[in-house]
Amino acid sequence: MPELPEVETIRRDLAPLLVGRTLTAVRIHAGAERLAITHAPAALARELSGRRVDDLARHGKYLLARLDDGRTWVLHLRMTGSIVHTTATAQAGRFERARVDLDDGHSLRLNDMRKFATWHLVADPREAMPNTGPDALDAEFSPAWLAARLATRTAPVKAVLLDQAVAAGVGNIYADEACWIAGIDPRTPADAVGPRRAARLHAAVCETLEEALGDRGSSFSDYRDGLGAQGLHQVRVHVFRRDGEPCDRCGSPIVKTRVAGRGTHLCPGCQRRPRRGSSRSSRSSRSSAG
DNA sequence: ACTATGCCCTGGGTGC
DNA sequence: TGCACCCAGGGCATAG
Repeated sequence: MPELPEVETIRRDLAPLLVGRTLTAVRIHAGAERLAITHAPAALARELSGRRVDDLARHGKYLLARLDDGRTWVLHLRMTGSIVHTTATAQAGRFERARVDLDDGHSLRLNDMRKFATWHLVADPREAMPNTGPDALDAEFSPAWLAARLATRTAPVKAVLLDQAVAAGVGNIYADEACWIAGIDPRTPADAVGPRRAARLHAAVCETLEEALGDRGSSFSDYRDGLGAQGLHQVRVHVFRRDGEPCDRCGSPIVKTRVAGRGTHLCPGCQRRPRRGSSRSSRSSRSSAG
């Protein structure tokens, strides 16, 4: 699942290989028609062909390729998508859904087993990402911002972390990791978190995203970077898909449950679940391992 | 305004 | 060995 660290790794890989290049041929393969959101598949391929990429940016989990006609090609990989830079003559993989040939003899391949990836071609990238708030690594995503968003919600704190309007780029892996780092039970009602724990959670979100970015992302299944290699962070997570294993902090077995409709991993030994309205109570300060 | 659920999609894993 | 079933989940649509 490409989340912020994975998409940013792809962006950093592809930017030097793509910026300044012209897209000479674009093909959306049969069966992958739903990839094209703003145009019919053939029309989108035609519109992209001949355009030069002037910049490759990212917001949350979206890649934003600014084109020489002022429009933006917005790509989202959803769960199983990858974009790999290779040669024009490289053989198509089993799950290749589209290919984009460049003017230097290279080629981008969109691989996406489950066909959930999307491409938009829009005048303003915000059209393609409604309900998307500040990027989780932008200063606009601040402790105060997170505290304010949590204070008005009764849903579990994890559901709020997954809300892209709150912190664009956070997905299931890093929501679980951030809750563990902060010592907060992901099932805690958001409005019971309080400003102090919100600040700790904010720091935890930043910490887990930056650590994963330093490891070039996490490859639990399909994620590949812009050159087709796996990430390194999956062996360094604390709770995600570690159910049954001992907690790195207290040794209790990690458990898996379901929160906000998502598989959720947590340590019942050291992730606290304050009662609603008890956010000011200062119980024993927790150990500061981490 | 909010929260919860189902949908899309396909491969891998499990149980009979 | 085969087959039915369930699970994985990002973002959106819909229902409550």
